[in-house]
Amino acid sequence: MRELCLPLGLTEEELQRLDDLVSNRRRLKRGDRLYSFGAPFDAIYAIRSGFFKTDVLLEDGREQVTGFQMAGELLGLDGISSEHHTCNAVALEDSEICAIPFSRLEVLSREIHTLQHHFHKVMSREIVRDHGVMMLLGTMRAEERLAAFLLNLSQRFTARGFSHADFYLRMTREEIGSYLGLKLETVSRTFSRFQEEGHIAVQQKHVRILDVAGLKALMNYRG
Amino acid sequence: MRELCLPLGLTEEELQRLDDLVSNRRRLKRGDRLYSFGAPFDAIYAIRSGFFKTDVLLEDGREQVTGFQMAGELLGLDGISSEHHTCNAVALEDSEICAIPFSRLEVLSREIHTLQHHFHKVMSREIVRDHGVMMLLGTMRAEERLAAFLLNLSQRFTARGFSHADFYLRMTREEIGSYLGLKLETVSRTFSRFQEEGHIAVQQKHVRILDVAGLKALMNYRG
DNA sequence: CGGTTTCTTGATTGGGATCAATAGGAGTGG
DNA sequence: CCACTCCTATTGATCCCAATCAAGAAACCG
Repeated sequence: MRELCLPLGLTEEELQRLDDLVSNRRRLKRGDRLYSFGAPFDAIYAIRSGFFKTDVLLEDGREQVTGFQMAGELLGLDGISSEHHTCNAVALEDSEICAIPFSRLEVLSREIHTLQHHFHKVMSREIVRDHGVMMLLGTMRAEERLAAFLLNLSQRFTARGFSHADFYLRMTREEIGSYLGLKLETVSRTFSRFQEEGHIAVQQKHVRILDVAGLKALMNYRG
Repeated sequence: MRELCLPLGLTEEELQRLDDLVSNRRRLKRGDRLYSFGAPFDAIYAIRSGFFKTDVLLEDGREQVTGFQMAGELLGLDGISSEHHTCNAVALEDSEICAIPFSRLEVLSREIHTLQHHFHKVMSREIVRDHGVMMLLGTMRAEERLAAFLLNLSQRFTARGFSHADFYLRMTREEIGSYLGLKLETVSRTFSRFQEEGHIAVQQKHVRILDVAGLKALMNYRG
């Protein structure tokens, strides 16, 4: 966890102060909301374990999933700008988080330079990630989107010590579709096509990646 | 400019130090790049005047415009995460910017709390904006996308003291299309349709908004 | 001016949406 | 443990919006 979400090179005393900062834990069950659109913002959240989605709703009910987050990642950065959350964060499995009071984080990051810089990097990384999603939504075809999605998940599971090639999806086809700008039927069909072509083996939420190179090849060429 | 991009409630001395921070100016001509993908990051940029686009390129040449920026807005936040820029920033008209050395910004924001908080808000606002673009790309139809685009531009021009209803586009149909996930022909056709329906008057890059309510109504209903 | 870029409009195509039906699992309570 | 229900996933048939292909027209610029 530390390697993923904390800056390196801190003194013992600094680590202690950070530990105090993130001492406020909370458990959530599948389906629970960590926060909702419009709720007052006062903390960001580090995921200790579990899996989340964030989404935005249009007045007419359309949903856009803006991201899936797993252990070691942060939630709630959207709330800083207006002091209110601008999306919903929902646990997709039983999860545990640390609440990090934002005002205390700002105080501490004035005193620990590496923490300040690390936090800036995390926010910037989120912006870069969002640009990647825009690219995906704006220019890619259904196959490319789903391939990119699977490879991204695979890479993040790997970074957490799980298998890169064998995992369970925590989200439904509809949620994947919402994230990728596709309908659930298209997601399902594309999974089936990938399976027919030997790129993956998929049974409901269980996915095995059989041909990483093949998925990567799907991503950059039209046809 | 100050109202748009600086925190309020600073002392004279603090304002002076900020002025020093942003003293490094630079002029760009239409078509010039402020920075390119892969370039080392060492500063963020405040736009004093002019108009920019940022974009990301795929290996096969596909372009995704990730945003259009105007006076008072910041460029370069993407570069913090990896110390290298992850997109291109191109002037769409002759422009002037201030370079803000990032390490100096971090130093100063440790000392001026309101600057620190303001900077965090600006980064967060960028994340929220990106979520809006995802919603647009993931769930909206062509008409809705273009209506949202025009209303957003209108609102930002208004905030800068320009007419909300009469302005010149700085970008081509192709760039609008790239931003909105549409082809240039679709952008052109949709402009024409809006004109036929009396929502706008458009002649090349000159746009007049005739019916704000009509455009807003287009955004939330299917059909 | 002449050349080039940008924009508009028409005809046709195609990828993903929609509509529809069924099957598979998971969770619940008896 | 099984029966029931509900949610989720798969697959087929058809439709439609935006992409593509194509041809001019308009505007910009050196």
